[in-house]
Amino acid sequence: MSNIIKKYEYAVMATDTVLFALDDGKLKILLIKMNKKPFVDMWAVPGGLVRGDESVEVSAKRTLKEKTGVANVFMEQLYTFGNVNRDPFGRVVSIAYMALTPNIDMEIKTTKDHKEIGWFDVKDLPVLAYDHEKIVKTAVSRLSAKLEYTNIVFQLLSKEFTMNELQTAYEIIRGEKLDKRNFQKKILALDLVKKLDKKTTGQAHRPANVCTAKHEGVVNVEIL
Amino acid sequence: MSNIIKKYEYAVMATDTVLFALDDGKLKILLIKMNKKPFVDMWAVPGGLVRGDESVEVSAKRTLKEKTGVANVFMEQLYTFGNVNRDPFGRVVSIAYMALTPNIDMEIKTTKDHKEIGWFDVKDLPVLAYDHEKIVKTAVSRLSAKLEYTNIVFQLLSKEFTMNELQTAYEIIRGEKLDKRNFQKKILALDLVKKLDKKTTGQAHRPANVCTAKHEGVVNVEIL
DNA sequence: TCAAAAGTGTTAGCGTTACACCCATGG
DNA sequence: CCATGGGTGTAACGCTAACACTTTTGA
Repeated sequence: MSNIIKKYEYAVMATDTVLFALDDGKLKILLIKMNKKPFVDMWAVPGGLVRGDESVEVSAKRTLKEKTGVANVFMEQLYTFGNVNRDPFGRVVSIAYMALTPNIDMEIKTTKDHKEIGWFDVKDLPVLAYDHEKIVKTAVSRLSAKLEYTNIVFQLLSKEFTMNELQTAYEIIRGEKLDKRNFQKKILALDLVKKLDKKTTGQAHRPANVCTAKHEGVVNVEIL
Repeated sequence: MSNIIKKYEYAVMATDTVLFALDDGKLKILLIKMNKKPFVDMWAVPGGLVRGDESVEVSAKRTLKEKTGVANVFMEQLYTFGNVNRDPFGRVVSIAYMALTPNIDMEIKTTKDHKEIGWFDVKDLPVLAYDHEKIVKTAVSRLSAKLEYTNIVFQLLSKEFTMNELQTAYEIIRGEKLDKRNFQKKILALDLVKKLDKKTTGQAHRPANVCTAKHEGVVNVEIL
């Protein structure tokens, strides 16, 4: 691969995807372990080169699936990283995506080139290959920002959730506790969720109302 | 160029820059006229291929300068457009930038390949080549959005300006009139401008106070 | 019966908006 | 002196933030 890239007169492109999930009160991302020098045993965000016959977005989905087994998750373009020396194998520009899943227990797989894969707390990351630390930081800060003016948070929750799960998602990402009553008032005022005729069961406390998002996709929604 | 691109197994990259300025109560962008089929006589945003030895941002600055003569303007990455068929000459992905200048009277030049160049009201654009209409729309909506949570507006004003010029910039881009007293209160509360010991002269009405931005660059600033 | 989380309203303070008159200058 | 835009304050309203007790369940 490196020979192919080096001989190009112009830059070629890759995609890298930061996949987020909530777990255990933490915001986590999915990383794979590198084998290749000079990054042996360093972790990286899954990615790969964009082929001549696929769109950038398709490429991001394909490489995420090939490297991790993950498919059918929400994805959104993040930023394009284009420094000259970001990749020691050649002149590669990376179009970074962020992806969100409600399901940290989804099946993930390793590959021949990446024998380990795992979820890492964004507040406690290992050393990352390439400029992936910068990519991850950009993704985390974009995600926080989008919490405030979109309904993107629902991409991190199951179809059905409780007000408390929703509130906890905000608390984890914003890093601060919120008031239960005020939180519920705002969410209801924004008209983003429906309360279902359904309660949680099996917990040693009062059952909670089950809710669902009113809209399928991600939309802008001043203001939380 | 098309032959070079076609033989690549992977996608190559270009940058395109939407340069904004305010003029005559309108938000305008700088366009150049194409000669090449199938875009003969269509207008386009200035851009060009990213070389193997330059960063993406440097490439955007270089191509803007080469195609229009414009240099030393504020630039910021916008979005990356990666559909397969966006360029009939080959598999080219475009990293779009937006640029802002306070000075619509700056010198601009044509080139061998682009014999015409000019400023166009974003509300009255000609037919654009490639997917440049999409790029321009993305740029306009990003600019509007950033007005609300950054001090980016100062990149469209001279170093020294009056409160009225500042307010007019907001009014043009937001497309609505604002209240003079409330506007001034907000701006002062945000502590974004200094009033200078200086007045405008030569106008057939009371002189206005001259102001300047407190910060050099673009920063986030909840909320206008 | 105990522990744990769910559900639920009111009040005070702050920020936002609406609004009108006099002033300084050039022509 | 006239036309033009510049400069300035207050009051009502709405939104936000602070705050605590009762309910329901499983163990």
